[in-house]
Amino acid sequence: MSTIASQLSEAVAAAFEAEGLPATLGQVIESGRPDLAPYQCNGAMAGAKSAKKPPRAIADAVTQRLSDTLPGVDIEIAGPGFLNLTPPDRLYATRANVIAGDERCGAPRAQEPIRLMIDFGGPNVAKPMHVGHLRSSVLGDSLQRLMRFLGHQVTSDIHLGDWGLQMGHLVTELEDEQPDLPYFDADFTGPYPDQPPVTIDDLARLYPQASARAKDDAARNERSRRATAELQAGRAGYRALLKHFIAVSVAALKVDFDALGVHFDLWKGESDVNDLIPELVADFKARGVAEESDGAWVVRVAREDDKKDLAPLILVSSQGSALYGTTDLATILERRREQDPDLILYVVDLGQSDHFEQVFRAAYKAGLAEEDGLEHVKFGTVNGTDGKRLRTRAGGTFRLADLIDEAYQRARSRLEEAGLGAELAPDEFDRVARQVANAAIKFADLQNYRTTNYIFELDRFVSFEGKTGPYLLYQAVRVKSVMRKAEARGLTPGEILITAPEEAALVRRLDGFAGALQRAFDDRAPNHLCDHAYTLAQAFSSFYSACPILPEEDAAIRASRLSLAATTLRQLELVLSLIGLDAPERM
RNA sequence: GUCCCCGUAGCUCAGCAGGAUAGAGCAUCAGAUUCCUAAUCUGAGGGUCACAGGUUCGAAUCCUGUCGGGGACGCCA
Repeated sequence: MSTIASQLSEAVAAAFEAEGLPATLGQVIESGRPDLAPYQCNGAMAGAKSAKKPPRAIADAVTQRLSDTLPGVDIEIAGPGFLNLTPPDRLYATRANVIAGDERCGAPRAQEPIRLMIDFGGPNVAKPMHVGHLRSSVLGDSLQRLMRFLGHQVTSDIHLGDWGLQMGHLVTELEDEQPDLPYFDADFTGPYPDQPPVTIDDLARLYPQASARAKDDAARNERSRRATAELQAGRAGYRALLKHFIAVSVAALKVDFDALGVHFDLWKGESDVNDLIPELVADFKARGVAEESDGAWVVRVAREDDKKDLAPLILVSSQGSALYGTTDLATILERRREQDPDLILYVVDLGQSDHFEQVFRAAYKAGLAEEDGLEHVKFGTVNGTDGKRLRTRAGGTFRLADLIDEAYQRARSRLEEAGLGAELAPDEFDRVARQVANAAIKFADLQNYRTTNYIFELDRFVSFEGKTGPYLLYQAVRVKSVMRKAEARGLTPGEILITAPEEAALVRRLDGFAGALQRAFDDRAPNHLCDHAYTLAQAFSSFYSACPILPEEDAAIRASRLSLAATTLRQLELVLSLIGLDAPERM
């Protein structure tokens, strides 16, 4: 079972080989000039130099050989030596029937499955998620779905930020507000209260407050640093407070992640690897990887051939605390013991490129990971229309929850305006509106290549026209409606026949699924999946308007089109699921 | 200052293991509904792919430099 392009490639490659040229020249791709032919091969030009023959002569010779191996395929030589290939309709029909009968809709499995971990570079405890978290969540989630679908063994970890200076800030700021709490009394013997002393809103207020004060008050900052070190050293009251902070934050985070439909296998955080740090530091020292510098322990990771000065990774601060490089390294150690991954992907914004470069180099240097076993899947910022990081009108950070809610409100009113979902029960209408809102937000994010800094315009995303998530949902819903009607009339899908150019074009899109998956995997980039979903939906829409399905009177053609529609729906919903979208039954 | 990301249609973005006439959506203009959901479909106009060199039969794509935007550069995450 292989795609039409690879079937053609196989034959053309053999022809090149028979001419004494590299088989790789025979690669057939979808044409850039679909007006001339749907497929093309450029190998004749590329091979001209080494063969010392004019490209057209090579193209000629290859074409001669192909008349036997590719019967029925129309081949024309054009321009300097392009091979333009037009397959006969039966090739499309055959391929379409294979995809229709394949539970994976024509998608191959990874030949060598690997053990993979995805680190979402977690949100910080005490800070509500803002739009910046949208990208790691949505991108990381799509990657975990993609990797699983390809057959890799995936473990995802939110990796909360719960162990650094921010914790010291929270502890000390709370102490200033409520000094009488038992957590601050070093002589208190417990037990500490079960109920948290703060709400998520308290935390969201305390952190920026402390951070701002520490910024221009060195003594205040020093207090936080000391508290951080004490917390990490195991001071009971602080540890008890941390537990509350984490529990309160996680509960709030789960609301947002549930709303987005994003789930993790592990809800671990930096604090979980604290016990591994002494061992890790000792090992780094013993190996001579860490050295002392200005009272801190650092790992020098700069290399001779570096273009830039890469700062050393600070393993232990002069205060004796772990920094986030330390916990990242300890986490690699923990994962090595628990999951032993072949590859860890860090889905974190590209502003942290240097940090991960430091961590990876330090890990390789200390033998913590195999070379290339760690990879930073970086992404750009979400900007406002001014090209700067997205802010609220008041200039504050844009809460993710507010964003989701606003999209939901817009989705409701747009559905009402369009008269869609009018016959749905209120709770189902509500669910559809949430699916539409999610589709709008996620697709708008994922359709951009991940390193692009994209401009977030909710108005545009929820306009629901053109290249949007809701368009894709709408297409899927339309097909579902056709399928329901077909079933009601007792019509069943049959063998796929090609009777119109729109059908062949749709089959070519269905056949492009494997390539889209490959590109998405290679680049760790779901935008290729978005592109496939969109072009597939578009091809279906053209087919739908040109080729009647249910009204078609010829029973064989009707059954064929029904099958084509059913297959398109299956593949579309599959791709949508890989980018985290879920199409309703009706809308 | 050094390094990283980016610069493609009026706007928002794809394309970048080099291929023919650079694509999509929005916006603009012109069409399509006795028929399966018109959030749809068909078509038109719209480009010095920031700029200058280089490699190549061929460059938006690879290399060098310049300009412009964003970001990172030792005890925050």
